[in-house]
Amino acid sequence: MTTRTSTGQRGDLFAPGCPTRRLLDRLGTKWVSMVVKLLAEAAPGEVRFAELQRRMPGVSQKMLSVTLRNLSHDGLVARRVEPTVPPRVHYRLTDLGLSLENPLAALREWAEEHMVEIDTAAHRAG
Amino acid sequence: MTTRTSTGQRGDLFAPGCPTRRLLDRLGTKWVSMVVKLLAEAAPGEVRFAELQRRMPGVSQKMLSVTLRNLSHDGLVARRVEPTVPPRVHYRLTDLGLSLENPLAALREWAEEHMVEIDTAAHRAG
DNA sequence: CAGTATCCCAAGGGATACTG
DNA sequence: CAGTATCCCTTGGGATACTG
Repeated sequence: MTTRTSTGQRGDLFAPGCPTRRLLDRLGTKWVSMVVKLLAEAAPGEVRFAELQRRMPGVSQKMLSVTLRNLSHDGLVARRVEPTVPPRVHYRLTDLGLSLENPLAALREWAEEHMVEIDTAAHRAG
Repeated sequence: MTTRTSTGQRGDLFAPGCPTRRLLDRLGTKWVSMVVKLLAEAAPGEVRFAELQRRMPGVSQKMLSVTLRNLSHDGLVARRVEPTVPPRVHYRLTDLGLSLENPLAALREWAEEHMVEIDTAAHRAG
């Protein structure tokens, strides 16, 4: 399993440090996949906060802010503040973020191809 | 974005039906990636409930049960009950589940290669 | 404009006990 | 053995209001 990990060392309890699980934890939060996709489409260009919000119907200011902050914190997204008043903040994927786009796109394609089958199965089961 | 969806139709509020988001919702729950990986490694063979639990340190009976039930419900996992007493229940990935293994493995590889960089970035940021 | 702060609710998930 | 049922706590995330 290659459970070499930096934070959650096996031993204390069990292994919360499986990289895949940790990655999916991050990607699994509600707005991440959408933000990453929008930024990936714009890459290597940037997208402003307001533009992201406009293109993500239903997202609150708080959650968009939190999502972007987390992604920045993880080094997947870069923030650039234009020192005007009112300020404009631009976001883009870092190289690390871009490198994630590939496997993520594969997952997206799978989802778009097969979610119908999942829905069908789920519907049959009730 | 190909927002054609069966359940969450755009119109009422916004679009909660993005396939990728829905897929990540499912994969993002705590034990899914681990179960899928174990079943994928055993494919096309089966794995018993107790064996899964033994190989997933920390999982509770409840959560393993819930996880497997959800995956069955979605048509990713098949359940086979051996009519003995006490009963033995065997799980395996369906064809649909197996087809997910590919993109998921790509994501796993990315995670194992790059989680260190994420940790580094997160650590630098505090 | 791009946030942060506060409040609050619903869902995820752990512990424990019980059953076919 | 392989579950289900109950209880309870923690987290994700929405609504609203305020600030540099």
